[in-house]
Amino acid sequence: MNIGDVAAKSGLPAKTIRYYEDIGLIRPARTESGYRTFSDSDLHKLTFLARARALGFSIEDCRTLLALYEDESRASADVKKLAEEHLEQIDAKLRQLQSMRDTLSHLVHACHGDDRPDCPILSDLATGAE
Amino acid sequence: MNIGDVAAKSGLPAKTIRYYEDIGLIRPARTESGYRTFSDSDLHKLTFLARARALGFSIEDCRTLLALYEDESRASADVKKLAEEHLEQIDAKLRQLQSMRDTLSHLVHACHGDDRPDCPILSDLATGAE
DNA sequence: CCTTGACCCTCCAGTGACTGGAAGCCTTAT
DNA sequence: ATAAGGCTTCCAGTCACTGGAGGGTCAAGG
Repeated sequence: MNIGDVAAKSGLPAKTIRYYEDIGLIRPARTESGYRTFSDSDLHKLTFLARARALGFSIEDCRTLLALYEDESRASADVKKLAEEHLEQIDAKLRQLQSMRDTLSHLVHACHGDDRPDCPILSDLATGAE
Repeated sequence: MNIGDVAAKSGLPAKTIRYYEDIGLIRPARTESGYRTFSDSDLHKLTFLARARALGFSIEDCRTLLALYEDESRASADVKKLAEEHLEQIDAKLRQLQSMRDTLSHLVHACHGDDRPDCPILSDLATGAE
């Protein structure tokens, strides 16, 4: 398969697939003329990567996950540990976003939003008052 | 005030303050020897920026907010509109994160996490099955 | 007056994970 | 034979900083 085919099948842009090769996540073969040639195994890895990225794993996490995926004798505890750490990061981010949302939502509701200049959003940003 | 003083007072790193000057958010004066000199008004703007950034507004949003802040004849509706758009972005991000969290949490619970290689997390990443 | 140490300056490079675009080969169909 | 579309590499840009090198400035103590 050429890069366009695996791009369509994995859902990843061709540019991203080239980038993944650059940073050593995959190693597709090449034709004599230099075209990349992807095996089924390459496609599997790309699909794996697309899913892991969609779950928010970093590229370095993905590298580790891919290595564990390829290691027939891995311990599932290793994978679980990585996933749990990532879950904690997601939870932290969720808490932070939620707190931002609460503050902003409060400000938006306090602002009458007409053509007068008086605006609680700006005065809060300026003074830090609640 | 020198940059260290406003850094301490605004909570922003000096590097970040220099960067904000670079991109034209603030225009501190200079001494003859080249040191930046910050007025109270500069400090207010930096504090404003720090708060807006903490609420997740992008730099370009901050530029607009700062312009509105300085415009005595602004309409509060303009500010509210920007804040509402940003709130929607936050909500979208929250939904996406929550969905990631749900999937990952499900996978983590399904994995026994021992020293055997069998791992639902990896097999889900590989196949996309629920 | 000199030194020391804390502070300040600019400039360059790197982060993460791509994305866009230019310039030019390769393949396939007409 | 040619045209279209796909492929290649390489360079630059994104966002919002951050780190570090190499050097100037300032205030205090000896």
